Formats: sequence, C-alpha cells, structure tokens
Amino acid sequence: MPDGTPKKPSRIQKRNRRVILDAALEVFSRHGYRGATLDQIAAEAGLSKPNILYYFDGKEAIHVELLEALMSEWLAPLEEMDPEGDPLEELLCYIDKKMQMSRAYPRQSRLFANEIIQGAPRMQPHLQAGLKPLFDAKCALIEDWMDRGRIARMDPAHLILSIWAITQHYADFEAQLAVLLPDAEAAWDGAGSHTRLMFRKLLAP
Amino acid sequence: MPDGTPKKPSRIQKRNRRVILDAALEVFSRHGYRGATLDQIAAEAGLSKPNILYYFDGKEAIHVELLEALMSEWLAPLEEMDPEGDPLEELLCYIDKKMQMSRAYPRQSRLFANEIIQGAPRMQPHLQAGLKPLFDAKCALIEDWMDRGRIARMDPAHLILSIWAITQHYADFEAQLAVLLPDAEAAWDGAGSHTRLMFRKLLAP
DNA sequence: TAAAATTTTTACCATTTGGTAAATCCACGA
DNA sequence: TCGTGGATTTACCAAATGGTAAAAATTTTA
Repeated sequence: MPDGTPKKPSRIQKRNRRVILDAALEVFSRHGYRGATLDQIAAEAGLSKPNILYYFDGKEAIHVELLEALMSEWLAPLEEMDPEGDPLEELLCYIDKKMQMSRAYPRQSRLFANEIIQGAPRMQPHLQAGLKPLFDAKCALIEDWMDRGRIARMDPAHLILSIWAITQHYADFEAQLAVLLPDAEAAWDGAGSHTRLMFRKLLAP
Repeated sequence: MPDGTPKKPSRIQKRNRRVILDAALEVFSRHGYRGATLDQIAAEAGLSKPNILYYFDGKEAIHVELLEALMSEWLAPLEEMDPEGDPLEELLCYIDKKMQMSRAYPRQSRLFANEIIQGAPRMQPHLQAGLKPLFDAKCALIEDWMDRGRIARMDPAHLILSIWAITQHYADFEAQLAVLLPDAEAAWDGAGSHTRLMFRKLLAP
C-alpha cells in the first residue's frame, strides 16, 4: 500500500511537535544552528532528547522546518502590497506591519538573522526560489509608482532593503537597545514614529 | 620581582597572536561564540590546537580580546563627530564612514551582530561602560543642533539607531544581498548613494 | 477489557569539544 | 658551538554532543 498521505497526526503528535518547534525557535534564535544543542531544545521543551528525535529526524530537520515556516510568514506582508492602492499609503502600511512583526516575533527575526549572517547555508535555495522573485516583482511595482510620479524617485531595491534593515534591527539588537534605551516600551514606540517620519520624508514626491 | 610589564612579545609571538586573532575573527563572525570551535580556528590559523592555547588562555579569552578591539575601532568614527562642524555635514560624514567600515570590515560587523543577537552575554558590561556614555553624549549634541534649527527635529536616539541599522545591515546580510543584487560592487555603490539620499532628506531643516 | 499501536524512557555509543602534561624541537645569544 | 628558554607537537582527558536500540509505559482501538 504505497500512500503519500502520511496519516493524520494524533493530538499528542500535534501538541508535541508544536512544543518542540517553539523550544527550538527559542534556542536556535539565540545561538544559531551550530551553537544550539538538542539537549538545550529538549530541556526547553520539557521532553527527553530521544523523545525529540521520535518526532523529528534530527537537529537539521527541526531547523529546516522552522526556516520554511518563517519564509512564508515573513513574506506575506510584502505580498499584500497592493498595486491598486495609494503608493505612499501602501508602503507606510508595509513598514508598519514589518515593525509590528519585529516587535511581536523577535525570535523569528533573530532566527533569520542568524541563518543569513552565517552565510545562509541552509536557506540559499529558498531565498533564490521564494524571496528573489517576489523582491524583483515589488521592485518593478515601486519603479512603476515612481514613473507615475506618485512617490519620489530612488532605487527601489535599496528602498526595500532599508526598510528591512531598520525593522530587523530593532528585533535583532534588542540586547543593545536594552542598554541604550532601558524603557523598552517607549523605545518601540519611538522606533515606530521615527521610522514613519523617516520614510514619509523620503518617499514624499 | 612583581612586575606589571609582561615582557615585550617576541617577533614570533606578535605574528602568531595576529594570525590567531584573524582566524578567530573569521570563525567567530560566521558561527558565533558557541558555534565556533578551537579546531576550526586552529585549522584556519594553520596552527595546532595546543599551540593556540599556548598563546591564549582559552576560547573565551580570544573572543573577549576580539570584542575589546572591536569596541574601540567601532566607536572611533562616532567620537570624531565634531560639535563645531556643520551639523548636516558631520552627520553625513559619519554615515559615510560607517558605510565604508561595513564594506571593508564585514567580519567585525558580523562578530558584533552575533554577540548582540545572542543577548550580549560577554559584552554587556562593555556596552554599559563604553557605548552608553558616548551614545548619550552624541544624542545631546544632536539635540543641541536641532535646538539651533540646524537640522530637522526628531528623536536623536532613533536617528543614530537607524544609521547603525542600515550600515550594519549591508555587512551582516551580505548573503541575502548576494541573492537579491548579484552585482556586489554595484550593490555597495547603490547602498551608499541611497543612504546618503535618505538621510539628507530626513535631516534637511 | 485485551490486543494493538503509539509514546516515552533507559541505557548506550561514537565523535567532537575545550583543555592539559610532558616530551621535543628550534632559534638565538654567549 | 652549545646551552637555554621559548615554541611546537604528541598523546592524552573528561565532558558534551548528535544519535540509536530496545524495553517499558501509555493510549487507542476492537
């Protein structure tokens, strides 16, 4: 009986896989792939190490699954940028969403940052296949908006990159921020309004 | 004979310490502290592992020495920002310097990023003692420039943070950039001019 | 409720890791 | 040229690491 449907996962399976992935996100996002250990993940998940390996094929399989989930979640807001909408508003809305994601999910942001800093050894194909086409498409869209004079002219690629740079930074460099601006809540609010100001000035036609 | 002068290092010592630190920078900047191994560093340096431990007290000692060197090098351009100079020019000059450093020394940038992403476990005291006072001082200086109407009003802390965010990003996310903008030289040039444009618009009074 | 299937634990294993002790090598000044 | 102190290698350790086999416990199903 050759079946492609790998049987529906039981309640226990669903719960434990979720618990393990959450624990792994915590550990991988802090220490990177090589610096993370299965023992740490097991401890964080409250399970034994062999039990973890009962649910996943190995350390790398967990990491890959996390990165794959990340990609789709992370790209969604960019995809939602609507060619029919008001350009300035669409871009500012995108920036806002990214900022909120950095604030709400800093671990995902750090997981991604770790992978890229280490040269994207496990993610490069995904970047090529998933990110690159979307990036190019949105660059073309922004270029079009500029042609119509709806926003100021500049290099659309670097516009997107600078948005990513700033939103990522507030998530990834939290430890530095905690030293420089100890009031975290105020810092996030300040980050939001400064970023809006910055890009509104930049994009104004 | 209690002496504080630990004897002048021989030619061999000077050379090998330099070689080791360079190899360690390569490895730590790619894999972070926990992900890096002495064997990797030894291989990169072309020395045996015990030989490395002849020159340094251990893995952590090497890392600490790298971070300490980093701090002073990294902070220098910020210190050089002259209260007597033209505000706009001083800031744009600082941005340019930072950008050039990211381009020329991406490994140092990634070493720092790794340490901060991991929660700055070995660097927090240095941040408190070295970075924070300088950061506060330069915030005050910028605030003063704004009071005099020389540059547009905004939160000086987040102005500095956004400069760091963008310049760091181009160094740390090189692997992503290589996918999105394959022509690295052109990408760096574009990054420079886009960043200048961005901050000139932001800072214009 | 008993059998079947799934989940968890126990007891391992080979390799890697940071580090050490002691023997050996080698450069250089007397 | 020869002795001496610095430099390097060899041969190890104990702990940690990713992973496995099989027994034991638990849940589900008939």
